[in-house]
Amino acid sequence: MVFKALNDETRRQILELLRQRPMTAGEIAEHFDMTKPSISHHLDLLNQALLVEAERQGKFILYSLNVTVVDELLAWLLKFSSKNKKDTK
Amino acid sequence: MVFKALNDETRRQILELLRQRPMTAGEIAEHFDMTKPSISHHLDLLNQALLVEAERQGKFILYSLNVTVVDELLAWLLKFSSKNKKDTK
DNA sequence: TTTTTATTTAGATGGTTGTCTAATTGTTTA
DNA sequence: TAAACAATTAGACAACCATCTAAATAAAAA
Repeated sequence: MVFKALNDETRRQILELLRQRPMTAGEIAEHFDMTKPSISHHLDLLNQALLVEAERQGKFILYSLNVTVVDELLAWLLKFSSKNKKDTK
Repeated sequence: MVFKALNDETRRQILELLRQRPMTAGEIAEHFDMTKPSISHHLDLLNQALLVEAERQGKFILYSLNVTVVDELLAWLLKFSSKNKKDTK
């Protein structure tokens, strides 16, 4: 699920945006040359992958980054990394 | 390209296999309930993403892991990680 | 309560992906 | 050189994906 979510340039850019601060769906959509339903769909996929969290605040829905899944992915990737050599002695 | 390559369970399992040692295409294919052309296709995608390298050895083609792209991906992911907080003070 | 604003959901469409079978390429062995 | 072996390439097809427009939901404002 997280790999699927990351396999799209728009979604990766959304994550970069949210790295700065939480934003509403509309605010996020302003950064892209794409309709709001499309952005909404991307946010849904990011949410399903637990990479972002959504919280309704009155009329708006505020999206923010959730780093716990990133940490899990990092742990998986470290298995393949050159920085994981146990036999460096 | 690397995200696309990682967005498939079979390809991720191939990487896990190659983590142990380099293997020939046929040897890799034996681990999966799938035709050899399909595995060949997955190896091609992994190769395009520079996650594996291919070297012909006579009748066989030996595949091995290439960790440099993994390191680049790790660096990108670290931006989002909780292990990257600069303001821990 | 009616209207406006913010966002999502539904449905359609063109493009991409994973898998298969059949054919092809490259190498070794007889 | 012909036959056998290892692997890839080509072509087809169903399933999935990103995007769009139109409609629906939810909350606030008038």
